[in-house]
Amino acid sequence: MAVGQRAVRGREPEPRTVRQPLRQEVVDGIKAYILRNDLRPGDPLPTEPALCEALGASRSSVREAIRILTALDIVEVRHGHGTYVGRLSLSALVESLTFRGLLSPDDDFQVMSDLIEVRELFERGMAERLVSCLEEEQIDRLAAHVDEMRRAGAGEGHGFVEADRAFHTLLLAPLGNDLIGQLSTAFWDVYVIVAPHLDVFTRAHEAATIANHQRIVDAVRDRDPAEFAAALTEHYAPVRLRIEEARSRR
Amino acid sequence: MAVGQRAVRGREPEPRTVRQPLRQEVVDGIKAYILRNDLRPGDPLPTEPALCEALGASRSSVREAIRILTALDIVEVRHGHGTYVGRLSLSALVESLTFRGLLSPDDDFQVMSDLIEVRELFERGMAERLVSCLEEEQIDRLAAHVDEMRRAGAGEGHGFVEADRAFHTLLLAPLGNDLIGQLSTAFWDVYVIVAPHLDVFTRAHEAATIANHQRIVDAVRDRDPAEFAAALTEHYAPVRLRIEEARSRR
DNA sequence: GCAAATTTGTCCGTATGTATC
DNA sequence: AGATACATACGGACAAATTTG
Repeated sequence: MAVGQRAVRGREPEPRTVRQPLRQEVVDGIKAYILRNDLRPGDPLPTEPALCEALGASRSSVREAIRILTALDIVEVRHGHGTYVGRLSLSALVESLTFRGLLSPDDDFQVMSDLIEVRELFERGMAERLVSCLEEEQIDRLAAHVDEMRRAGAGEGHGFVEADRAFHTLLLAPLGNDLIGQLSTAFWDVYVIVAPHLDVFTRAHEAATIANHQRIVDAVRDRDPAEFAAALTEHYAPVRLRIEEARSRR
Repeated sequence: MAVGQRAVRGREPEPRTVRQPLRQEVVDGIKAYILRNDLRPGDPLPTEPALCEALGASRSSVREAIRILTALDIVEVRHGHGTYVGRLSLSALVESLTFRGLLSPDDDFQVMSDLIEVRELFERGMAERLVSCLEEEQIDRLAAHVDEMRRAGAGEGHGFVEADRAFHTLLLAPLGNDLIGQLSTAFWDVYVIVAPHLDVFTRAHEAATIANHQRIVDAVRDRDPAEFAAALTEHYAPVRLRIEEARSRR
Protein backbone atom coordinates (compact mmCIF):
# COMPACT_ATOMS: atom_id res chain seq x y z
CA MET A 1 0.00 0.00 0.00
CA ALA A 2 0.93 3.62 -0.27
CA VAL A 3 2.85 2.91 -3.42
CA GLY A 4 2.59 6.46 -4.66
CA GLN A 5 4.34 8.29 -1.87
CA ARG A 6 6.98 9.56 -4.19
CA ALA A 7 6.43 12.07 -6.91
CA VAL A 8 4.84 10.30 -9.81
CA ARG A 9 7.39 8.77 -12.11
CA GLY A 10 6.78 8.04 -15.71
CA ARG A 11 5.34 11.42 -16.65
CA GLU A 12 8.34 11.89 -18.85
CA PRO A 13 6.95 12.91 -22.24
CA GLU A 14 10.21 12.25 -24.07
CA PRO A 15 10.36 8.72 -25.42
CA ARG A 16 14.15 9.07 -25.81
CA THR A 17 14.61 9.73 -22.12
CA VAL A 18 15.69 6.56 -20.40
CA ARG A 19 14.48 6.76 -16.86
CA GLN A 20 17.25 6.16 -14.38
CA PRO A 21 16.79 3.85 -11.41
CA LEU A 22 15.44 5.33 -8.24
CA ARG A 23 18.63 4.49 -6.34
CA GLN A 24 20.53 6.74 -8.73
CA GLU A 25 18.20 9.59 -7.84
CA VAL A 26 18.95 8.83 -4.21
CA VAL A 27 22.69 8.86 -4.95
CA ASP A 28 22.33 12.26 -6.58
CA GLY A 29 20.12 13.41 -3.73
CA ILE A 30 22.68 12.51 -1.09
CA LYS A 31 25.45 14.14 -3.12
CA ALA A 32 23.33 17.27 -3.46
CA TYR A 33 22.64 17.25 0.26
CA ILE A 34 26.36 17.20 1.04
CA LEU A 35 27.09 19.96 -1.45
CA ARG A 36 24.13 22.09 -0.40
CA ASN A 37 25.11 21.98 3.25
CA ASP A 38 28.80 22.26 2.41
CA LEU A 39 29.68 19.26 4.58
CA ARG A 40 33.21 18.04 5.22
CA PRO A 41 34.66 14.54 5.62
CA GLY A 42 33.46 13.17 8.94
CA ASP A 43 30.33 15.31 9.12
CA PRO A 44 27.18 13.34 9.96
CA LEU A 45 24.49 12.55 7.42
CA PRO A 46 20.82 11.93 8.14
CA THR A 47 19.87 8.46 9.29
CA GLU A 48 18.54 5.93 6.85
CA PRO A 49 14.87 6.46 7.76
CA ALA A 50 15.36 10.23 7.47
CA LEU A 51 16.89 9.83 4.03
CA CYS A 52 14.01 7.57 3.04
CA GLU A 53 11.49 10.21 3.89
CA ALA A 54 13.49 13.11 2.49
CA LEU A 55 14.15 11.42 -0.82
CA GLY A 56 10.93 9.46 -1.10
CA ALA A 57 12.51 6.04 -1.39
CA SER A 58 12.41 2.80 0.53
CA ARG A 59 15.18 1.61 2.80
CA SER A 60 16.38 -0.81 0.15
CA SER A 61 16.94 1.92 -2.40
CA VAL A 62 18.54 4.22 0.12
CA ARG A 63 20.83 1.46 1.34
CA GLU A 64 21.89 0.52 -2.18
CA ALA A 65 22.64 4.17 -2.88
CA ILE A 66 24.71 4.38 0.29
CA ARG A 67 26.65 1.29 -0.80
CA ILE A 68 27.53 2.98 -4.09
CA LEU A 69 28.67 6.14 -2.32
CA THR A 70 30.61 4.08 0.19
CA ALA A 71 32.50 2.35 -2.61
CA LEU A 72 33.53 5.80 -3.86
CA ASP A 73 34.50 6.93 -0.34
CA ILE A 74 31.99 9.75 -0.58
CA VAL A 75 30.07 8.25 2.32
CA GLU A 76 31.32 6.31 5.31
CA VAL A 77 29.15 4.12 7.50
CA ARG A 78 29.79 3.14 11.09
CA HIS A 79 27.61 0.25 12.14
CA GLY A 80 25.32 1.11 14.99
CA HIS A 81 26.50 4.69 14.97
CA GLY A 82 25.51 6.53 11.86
CA THR A 83 26.34 7.62 8.34
CA TYR A 84 28.98 10.26 7.62
CA VAL A 85 30.70 12.04 4.78
CA GLY A 86 33.63 9.93 3.57
CA ARG A 87 37.25 10.89 3.21
CA LEU A 88 37.09 11.30 -0.58
CA SER A 89 40.22 9.19 -0.96
CA LEU A 90 41.23 7.29 -4.07
CA SER A 91 40.39 3.93 -2.50
CA ALA A 92 38.05 3.15 -5.38
CA LEU A 93 40.94 3.53 -7.80
CA VAL A 94 42.97 1.06 -5.77
CA GLU A 95 40.13 -1.44 -5.73
CA SER A 96 39.49 -1.04 -9.40
CA LEU A 97 43.10 -1.27 -10.55
CA THR A 98 43.87 -4.13 -8.18
CA PHE A 99 41.11 -6.21 -9.66
CA ARG A 100 42.18 -5.33 -13.15
CA GLY A 101 45.69 -6.45 -12.31
CA LEU A 102 44.46 -9.71 -10.89
CA LEU A 103 42.16 -10.43 -13.80
CA SER A 104 44.84 -9.51 -16.30
CA PRO A 105 43.07 -9.40 -19.65
CA ASP A 106 45.59 -9.99 -22.41
CA ASP A 107 49.00 -9.52 -20.91
CA ASP A 108 49.17 -10.48 -17.29
CA PHE A 109 51.80 -7.94 -16.47
CA GLN A 110 50.89 -4.90 -18.53
CA VAL A 111 48.99 -3.31 -15.68
CA MET A 112 51.95 -3.63 -13.34
CA SER A 113 54.36 -2.34 -15.91
CA ASP A 114 52.16 0.67 -16.68
CA LEU A 115 51.82 1.37 -12.99
CA ILE A 116 55.53 1.53 -12.35
CA GLU A 117 56.04 3.67 -15.41
CA VAL A 118 53.59 6.27 -14.18
CA ARG A 119 55.20 6.37 -10.75
CA GLU A 120 58.60 6.89 -12.33
CA LEU A 121 57.15 9.56 -14.58
CA PHE A 122 55.81 11.43 -11.58
CA GLU A 123 59.13 11.50 -9.80
CA ARG A 124 61.36 12.02 -12.82
CA GLY A 125 59.07 14.59 -14.41
CA MET A 126 59.13 16.59 -11.20
CA ALA A 127 62.87 16.21 -10.65
CA GLU A 128 63.81 19.87 -10.98
CA ARG A 129 61.00 21.10 -8.78
CA LEU A 130 61.58 18.42 -6.16
CA VAL A 131 65.28 19.08 -5.91
CA SER A 132 64.69 22.76 -5.35
CA CYS A 133 61.57 22.44 -3.18
CA LEU A 134 62.70 19.88 -0.62
CA GLU A 135 63.88 21.51 2.59
CA GLU A 136 66.65 20.24 4.82
CA GLU A 137 64.24 19.03 7.45
CA GLN A 138 62.33 16.95 4.90
CA ILE A 139 65.53 15.52 3.51
CA ASP A 140 66.49 14.43 7.00
CA ARG A 141 63.18 12.62 7.29
CA LEU A 142 63.80 10.93 3.95
CA ALA A 143 67.17 9.75 5.25
CA ALA A 144 65.47 8.51 8.40
CA HIS A 145 63.16 6.35 6.30
CA VAL A 146 66.18 4.85 4.55
CA ASP A 147 67.66 3.99 7.94
CA GLU A 148 64.32 2.47 8.89
CA MET A 149 64.48 0.28 5.79
CA ARG A 150 67.96 -0.86 6.75
CA ARG A 151 66.79 -1.87 10.20
CA ALA A 152 63.62 -3.55 8.97
CA GLY A 153 65.40 -5.31 6.12
CA ALA A 154 66.90 -7.81 8.52
CA GLY A 155 63.64 -8.67 10.26
CA GLU A 156 60.36 -9.48 8.62
CA GLY A 157 59.22 -7.36 5.72
CA HIS A 158 56.37 -5.38 7.11
CA GLY A 159 58.42 -2.47 8.34
CA PHE A 160 60.41 -2.45 5.13
CA VAL A 161 57.46 -1.90 2.81
CA GLU A 162 56.00 0.68 5.17
CA ALA A 163 59.24 2.66 5.14
CA ASP A 164 59.44 2.34 1.37
CA ARG A 165 55.91 3.66 1.04
CA ALA A 166 56.58 6.50 3.43
CA PHE A 167 59.74 7.42 1.55
CA HIS A 168 58.00 7.90 -1.78
CA THR A 169 55.05 9.65 -0.16
CA LEU A 170 57.36 12.12 1.51
CA LEU A 171 59.38 12.55 -1.65
CA LEU A 172 56.35 13.89 -3.54
CA ALA A 173 54.85 15.79 -0.65
CA PRO A 174 56.56 19.19 -1.19
CA LEU A 175 55.06 19.54 -4.66
CA GLY A 176 51.88 20.94 -3.25
CA ASN A 177 49.97 18.71 -5.64
CA ASP A 178 47.94 16.32 -3.52
CA LEU A 179 46.66 14.48 -6.55
CA ILE A 180 50.11 13.32 -7.62
CA GLY A 181 50.93 12.09 -4.14
CA GLN A 182 47.65 10.26 -3.77
CA LEU A 183 47.90 8.66 -7.19
CA SER A 184 51.44 7.55 -6.50
CA THR A 185 50.39 6.05 -3.18
CA ALA A 186 47.43 4.34 -4.80
CA PHE A 187 49.65 2.79 -7.45
CA TRP A 188 52.07 1.69 -4.78
CA ASP A 189 49.21 -0.02 -2.93
CA VAL A 190 48.06 -1.80 -6.06
CA TYR A 191 51.58 -2.97 -6.82
CA VAL A 192 52.11 -4.37 -3.34
CA ILE A 193 48.80 -6.23 -3.44
CA VAL A 194 49.04 -7.62 -6.95
CA ALA A 195 52.76 -8.41 -7.23
CA PRO A 196 52.76 -11.44 -4.91
CA HIS A 197 49.88 -12.98 -6.85
CA LEU A 198 51.94 -12.78 -10.03
CA ASP A 199 55.08 -14.22 -8.44
CA VAL A 200 56.86 -10.90 -8.71
CA PHE A 201 59.35 -10.97 -5.87
CA THR A 202 58.90 -7.57 -4.31
CA ARG A 203 61.52 -8.17 -1.63
CA ALA A 204 64.24 -9.26 -4.00
CA HIS A 205 67.33 -7.10 -4.15
CA GLU A 206 66.52 -5.34 -0.92
CA ALA A 207 70.06 -4.17 -0.49
CA ALA A 208 70.07 -2.59 -3.92
CA THR A 209 66.74 -0.91 -3.19
CA ILE A 210 68.12 0.62 -0.02
CA ALA A 211 71.28 1.77 -1.79
CA ASN A 212 69.24 3.46 -4.49
CA HIS A 213 67.07 5.21 -1.97
CA GLN A 214 70.22 6.48 -0.32
CA ARG A 215 71.49 7.69 -3.67
CA ILE A 216 68.24 9.60 -4.20
CA VAL A 217 68.62 11.28 -0.83
CA ASP A 218 72.21 12.23 -1.59
CA ALA A 219 71.23 13.68 -4.95
CA VAL A 220 68.57 15.84 -3.31
CA ARG A 221 71.02 16.99 -0.66
CA ASP A 222 73.42 18.04 -3.41
CA ARG A 223 70.59 19.77 -5.28
CA ASP A 224 71.63 17.86 -8.36
CA PRO A 225 68.61 17.22 -10.61
CA ALA A 226 70.56 15.22 -13.17
CA GLU A 227 71.94 12.87 -10.55
CA PHE A 228 68.47 12.74 -8.99
CA ALA A 229 66.94 11.61 -12.28
CA ALA A 230 69.73 9.09 -12.79
CA ALA A 231 69.19 7.67 -9.32
CA LEU A 232 65.50 7.28 -10.06
CA THR A 233 66.26 5.41 -13.25
CA GLU A 234 68.56 3.12 -11.30
CA HIS A 235 65.86 2.63 -8.72
CA TYR A 236 63.05 1.71 -11.07
CA ALA A 237 65.07 -0.35 -13.53
CA PRO A 238 65.28 -3.45 -11.30
CA VAL A 239 61.58 -3.21 -10.51
CA ARG A 240 60.82 -3.26 -14.20
CA LEU A 241 63.27 -6.10 -14.61
CA ARG A 242 61.55 -8.19 -11.95
CA ILE A 243 58.23 -7.73 -13.74
CA GLU A 244 59.86 -8.81 -16.99
CA GLU A 245 61.35 -11.86 -15.31
CA ALA A 246 57.99 -12.88 -13.91
CA ARG A 247 56.41 -12.28 -17.31
CA SER A 248 58.92 -14.50 -19.06
CA ARG A 249 58.41 -17.23 -16.48
CA ARG A 250 54.92 -17.79 -17.88
CA MET B 1 29.00 -23.38 -11.37
CA ALA B 2 29.06 -23.27 -7.61
CA VAL B 3 30.42 -19.95 -6.51
CA GLY B 4 31.62 -21.34 -3.24
CA GLN B 5 29.81 -22.36 -0.12
CA ARG B 6 30.05 -19.81 2.60
CA ALA B 7 31.18 -20.98 5.97
CA VAL B 8 28.60 -20.81 8.70
CA ARG B 9 28.76 -17.48 10.46
CA GLY B 10 28.71 -16.96 14.15
CA ARG B 11 31.07 -19.69 15.24
CA GLU B 12 34.08 -17.43 15.16
CA PRO B 13 35.99 -18.25 18.33
CA GLU B 14 38.33 -15.25 18.14
CA PRO B 15 36.93 -12.29 20.03
CA ARG B 16 39.57 -10.00 18.52
CA THR B 17 38.51 -10.84 15.00
CA VAL B 18 36.15 -8.17 13.79
CA ARG B 19 33.78 -9.99 11.52
CA GLN B 20 33.32 -8.15 8.28
CA PRO B 21 29.83 -7.48 6.95
CA LEU B 22 28.20 -10.27 5.02
CA ARG B 23 27.92 -8.14 1.89
CA GLN B 24 31.71 -7.81 1.86
CA GLU B 25 32.02 -11.58 1.81
CA VAL B 26 29.62 -11.56 -1.10
CA VAL B 27 31.74 -8.92 -2.84
CA ASP B 28 34.82 -11.08 -2.39
CA GLY B 29 32.87 -14.15 -3.49
CA ILE B 30 31.79 -12.54 -6.74
CA LYS B 31 35.30 -11.28 -7.39
CA ALA B 32 36.67 -14.76 -6.76
CA TYR B 33 34.07 -16.24 -9.11
CA ILE B 34 35.20 -13.94 -11.91
CA LEU B 35 38.85 -14.68 -11.30
CA ARG B 36 38.36 -18.43 -10.90
CA ASN B 37 36.44 -18.71 -14.16
CA ASP B 38 38.76 -16.22 -15.86
CA LEU B 39 35.83 -14.17 -17.14
CA ARG B 40 36.19 -11.14 -19.41
CA PRO B 41 34.26 -7.85 -19.60
CA GLY B 42 30.81 -8.62 -20.95
CA ASP B 43 30.71 -12.22 -19.77
CA PRO B 44 27.52 -13.17 -17.92
CA LEU B 45 27.37 -13.69 -14.17
CA PRO B 46 24.92 -15.90 -12.28
CA THR B 47 21.50 -14.45 -11.57
CA GLU B 48 20.76 -12.87 -8.23
CA PRO B 49 18.92 -15.92 -6.83
CA ALA B 50 21.77 -18.14 -7.97
CA LEU B 51 24.29 -15.92 -6.19
CA CYS B 52 22.11 -15.93 -3.08
CA GLU B 53 22.19 -19.71 -2.91
CA ALA B 54 25.84 -20.06 -3.86
CA LEU B 55 27.06 -17.49 -1.34
CA GLY B 56 24.50 -18.19 1.35
CA ALA B 57 23.20 -14.66 1.59
CA SER B 58 19.84 -13.00 1.18
CA ARG B 59 18.95 -11.09 -1.92
CA SER B 60 19.39 -7.77 -0.15
CA SER B 61 23.01 -8.54 0.71
CA VAL B 62 23.74 -9.84 -2.76
CA ARG B 63 22.21 -6.75 -4.31
CA GLU B 64 24.21 -4.41 -2.08
CA ALA B 65 27.37 -6.27 -3.03
CA ILE B 66 26.48 -5.93 -6.70
CA ARG B 67 25.97 -2.19 -6.21
CA ILE B 68 29.48 -1.87 -4.77
CA LEU B 69 30.98 -3.80 -7.67
CA THR B 70 28.93 -1.76 -10.12
CA ALA B 71 30.34 1.46 -8.69
CA LEU B 72 33.82 0.09 -9.38
CA ASP B 73 32.84 -1.01 -12.91
CA ILE B 74 33.74 -4.58 -12.01
CA VAL B 75 30.14 -5.60 -12.57
CA GLU B 76 27.56 -4.24 -14.98
CA VAL B 77 23.81 -4.77 -14.64
CA ARG B 78 21.19 -4.61 -17.35
CA HIS B 79 17.67 -4.33 -16.02
CA GLY B 80 15.55 -7.29 -16.99
CA HIS B 81 18.44 -8.91 -18.74
CA GLY B 82 21.14 -9.99 -16.37
CA THR B 83 24.39 -9.26 -14.59
CA TYR B 84 27.72 -9.17 -16.40
CA VAL B 85 31.39 -8.49 -15.86
CA GLY B 86 32.03 -4.76 -16.14
CA ARG B 87 34.46 -2.91 -18.35
CA LEU B 88 36.99 -2.28 -15.55
CA SER B 89 37.21 1.36 -16.56
CA LEU B 90 38.30 4.22 -14.33
CA SER B 91 34.75 5.55 -14.04
CA ALA B 92 34.97 5.35 -10.26
CA LEU B 93 37.96 7.68 -10.32
CA VAL B 94 35.99 10.16 -12.39
CA GLU B 95 33.06 10.02 -9.99
CA SER B 96 35.29 10.36 -6.99
CA LEU B 97 37.41 13.23 -8.28
CA THR B 98 34.41 15.04 -9.71
CA PHE B 99 32.71 15.09 -6.36
CA ARG B 100 35.89 16.18 -4.66
CA GLY B 101 36.19 19.03 -7.12
CA LEU B 102 32.61 20.09 -6.52
CA LEU B 103 32.90 19.89 -2.75
CA SER B 104 36.26 21.64 -2.76
CA PRO B 105 37.42 21.59 0.87
CA ASP B 106 39.80 24.48 1.48
CA ASP B 107 40.81 25.83 -1.85
CA ASP B 108 38.04 25.56 -4.39
CA PHE B 109 40.37 25.24 -7.31
CA GLN B 110 43.24 23.14 -6.06
CA VAL B 111 41.74 19.96 -7.49
CA MET B 112 41.39 21.49 -10.93
CA SER B 113 44.88 22.91 -10.85
CA ASP B 114 46.38 19.58 -9.78
CA LEU B 115 44.44 17.82 -12.51
CA ILE B 116 45.79 19.98 -15.27
CA GLU B 117 49.28 19.72 -13.92
CA VAL B 118 49.20 15.92 -14.08
CA ARG B 119 47.88 15.95 -17.62
CA GLU B 120 50.65 18.29 -18.66
CA LEU B 121 53.17 16.12 -16.86
CA PHE B 122 52.00 13.08 -18.80
CA GLU B 123 52.41 14.73 -22.15
CA ARG B 124 55.57 16.71 -21.41
CA GLY B 125 57.23 13.86 -19.58
CA MET B 126 56.64 11.61 -22.56
CA ALA B 127 57.68 14.21 -25.13
CA GLU B 128 60.73 12.37 -26.49
CA ARG B 129 58.98 9.04 -26.75
CA LEU B 130 55.86 10.54 -28.29
CA VAL B 131 57.75 12.48 -30.91
CA SER B 132 59.61 9.36 -31.99
CA CYS B 133 56.73 6.91 -31.63
CA LEU B 134 53.94 8.70 -33.49
CA GLU B 135 53.60 7.46 -37.05
CA GLU B 136 52.61 9.55 -40.04
CA GLU B 137 49.15 8.06 -40.18
CA GLN B 138 48.49 8.93 -36.54
CA ILE B 139 49.78 12.44 -37.06
CA ASP B 140 47.34 12.83 -39.93
CA ARG B 141 44.53 11.81 -37.62
CA LEU B 142 45.71 14.35 -35.05
CA ALA B 143 45.60 17.01 -37.74
CA ALA B 144 42.11 15.85 -38.69
CA HIS B 145 40.96 16.42 -35.13
CA VAL B 146 42.35 19.94 -35.24
CA ASP B 147 40.36 20.56 -38.42
CA GLU B 148 37.33 19.14 -36.67
CA MET B 149 37.82 21.62 -33.86
CA ARG B 150 37.98 24.45 -36.39
CA ARG B 151 34.68 23.38 -37.93
CA ALA B 152 32.94 22.79 -34.61
CA GLY B 153 34.29 26.00 -33.12
CA ALA B 154 31.84 28.04 -35.13
CA GLY B 155 28.79 25.98 -34.19
CA GLU B 156 27.80 24.82 -30.77
CA GLY B 157 30.45 23.45 -28.48
CA HIS B 158 29.71 19.77 -28.34
CA GLY B 159 31.81 18.78 -31.31
CA PHE B 160 34.62 21.00 -30.12
CA VAL B 161 35.11 19.34 -26.77
CA GLU B 162 34.77 15.92 -28.34
CA ALA B 163 37.51 16.70 -30.84
CA ASP B 164 39.68 18.12 -28.07
CA ARG B 165 39.21 14.97 -26.04
CA ALA B 166 39.95 12.75 -29.03
CA PHE B 167 43.08 14.76 -29.80
CA HIS B 168 44.65 14.21 -26.42
CA THR B 169 43.56 10.59 -26.31
CA LEU B 170 45.18 9.92 -29.65
CA LEU B 171 48.27 11.86 -28.66
CA LEU B 172 48.98 9.48 -25.78
CA ALA B 173 47.84 6.33 -27.56
CA PRO B 174 51.16 5.27 -29.15
CA LEU B 175 52.86 5.01 -25.75
CA GLY B 176 51.51 1.54 -25.26
CA ASN B 177 50.66 2.49 -21.69
CA ASP B 178 46.89 2.22 -21.37
CA LEU B 179 46.95 3.50 -17.82
CA ILE B 180 48.34 6.88 -18.81
CA GLY B 181 45.77 7.30 -21.54
CA GLN B 182 42.89 6.31 -19.29
CA LEU B 183 44.03 8.53 -16.47
CA SER B 184 44.43 11.45 -18.82
CA THR B 185 40.95 10.87 -20.23
CA ALA B 186 39.51 10.55 -16.74
CA PHE B 187 41.07 13.85 -15.69
CA TRP B 188 39.77 15.45 -18.84
CA ASP B 189 36.26 14.24 -18.01
CA VAL B 190 36.50 15.60 -14.49
CA TYR B 191 37.70 18.95 -15.74
CA VAL B 192 34.90 19.29 -18.26
CA ILE B 193 32.27 18.42 -15.66
CA VAL B 194 33.60 20.54 -12.81
CA ALA B 195 34.85 23.61 -14.67
CA PRO B 196 31.41 25.05 -15.56
CA HIS B 197 30.32 24.77 -11.93
CA LEU B 198 33.27 26.89 -10.86
CA ASP B 199 32.73 29.50 -13.56
CA VAL B 200 35.87 28.48 -15.37
CA PHE B 201 35.16 29.36 -18.96
CA THR B 202 36.27 26.27 -20.79
CA ARG B 203 35.37 27.64 -24.20
CA ALA B 204 37.28 30.86 -23.80
CA HIS B 205 40.18 31.42 -26.15
CA GLU B 206 39.03 28.77 -28.54
CA ALA B 207 41.08 30.20 -31.36
CA ALA B 208 44.23 30.07 -29.24
CA THR B 209 43.46 26.50 -28.24
CA ILE B 210 43.16 25.46 -31.87
CA ALA B 211 46.36 27.26 -32.77
CA ASN B 212 48.25 25.51 -30.01
CA HIS B 213 46.93 22.13 -31.05
CA GLN B 214 48.14 22.88 -34.54
CA ARG B 215 51.53 23.83 -33.16
CA ILE B 216 51.73 20.51 -31.34
CA VAL B 217 50.95 18.65 -34.55
CA ASP B 218 53.60 20.60 -36.42
CA ALA B 219 56.18 19.87 -33.75
CA VAL B 220 55.46 16.16 -33.94
CA ARG B 221 55.69 16.24 -37.71
CA ASP B 222 59.10 17.88 -37.44
CA ARG B 223 60.14 15.33 -34.80
CA ASP B 224 61.19 18.21 -32.60
CA PRO B 225 60.82 17.30 -28.92
CA ALA B 226 61.89 20.71 -27.64
CA GLU B 227 59.32 22.50 -29.78
CA PHE B 228 56.81 19.84 -28.78
CA ALA B 229 57.38 20.55 -25.10
CA ALA B 230 57.23 24.29 -25.71
CA ALA B 231 53.95 23.93 -27.56
CA LEU B 232 52.53 21.96 -24.65
CA THR B 233 53.56 24.67 -22.23
CA GLU B 234 51.83 27.23 -24.45
CA HIS B 235 48.78 25.03 -24.57
CA TYR B 236 48.37 24.48 -20.86
CA ALA B 237 49.37 27.94 -19.70
CA PRO B 238 46.04 29.59 -20.63
CA VAL B 239 44.12 26.74 -19.01
CA ARG B 240 46.01 27.33 -15.81
CA LEU B 241 45.42 31.04 -16.21
CA ARG B 242 41.68 30.59 -16.55
CA ILE B 243 41.63 28.59 -13.33
CA GLU B 244 43.60 31.33 -11.61
CA GLU B 245 41.19 33.95 -12.92
CA ALA B 246 38.21 32.03 -11.62
CA ARG B 247 39.98 31.55 -8.31
CA SER B 248 40.64 35.24 -7.92
CA ARG B 249 37.04 36.06 -8.77
CA ARG B 250 35.99 34.53 -5.46
C1' DG C 1 1.78 -7.68 -31.93
C1' DC C 2 0.83 -10.30 -27.80
C1' DA C 3 1.75 -13.06 -23.91
C1' DA C 4 4.66 -15.70 -21.04
C1' DA C 5 9.04 -16.37 -18.89
C1' DT C 6 13.15 -14.50 -16.97
C1' DT C 7 15.64 -11.10 -14.51
C1' DT C 8 16.44 -6.99 -12.10
C1' DG C 9 14.09 -2.93 -9.39
C1' DT C 10 11.48 -1.51 -5.38
C1' DC C 11 8.85 -1.95 -1.30
C1' DC C 12 7.49 -3.59 3.33
C1' DG C 13 7.75 -5.92 7.88
C1' DT C 14 10.57 -7.97 11.17
C1' DA C 15 14.45 -9.53 13.76
C1' DT C 16 19.34 -8.98 15.05
C1' DG C 17 23.87 -6.88 15.94
C1' DT C 18 26.34 -2.80 17.45
C1' DA C 19 27.59 1.52 19.58
C1' DT C 20 26.45 5.21 22.84
C1' DC C 21 24.63 7.14 27.03
C1' DA D 1 23.56 -2.70 33.26
C1' DG D 2 19.76 -1.15 30.85
C1' DA D 3 17.80 1.73 27.31
C1' DT D 4 17.95 3.86 23.01
C1' DA D 5 19.30 4.82 18.37
C1' DC D 6 21.13 3.02 14.41
C1' DA D 7 22.81 -0.03 10.83
C1' DT D 8 22.65 -5.07 9.22
C1' DA D 9 20.19 -8.82 7.42
C1' DC D 10 16.30 -11.68 6.10
C1' DG D 11 12.10 -13.12 3.35
C1' DG D 12 8.21 -12.29 0.72
C1' DA D 13 5.60 -9.67 -2.62
C1' DC D 14 4.89 -6.96 -6.58
C1' DA D 15 6.58 -3.70 -10.44
C1' DA D 16 9.34 -2.85 -14.51
C1' DA D 17 12.34 -4.17 -18.31
C1' DT D 18 13.89 -7.54 -21.64
C1' DT D 19 13.78 -11.60 -24.38
C1' DT D 20 11.45 -15.26 -26.67
C1' DG D 21 7.85 -18.14 -28.57
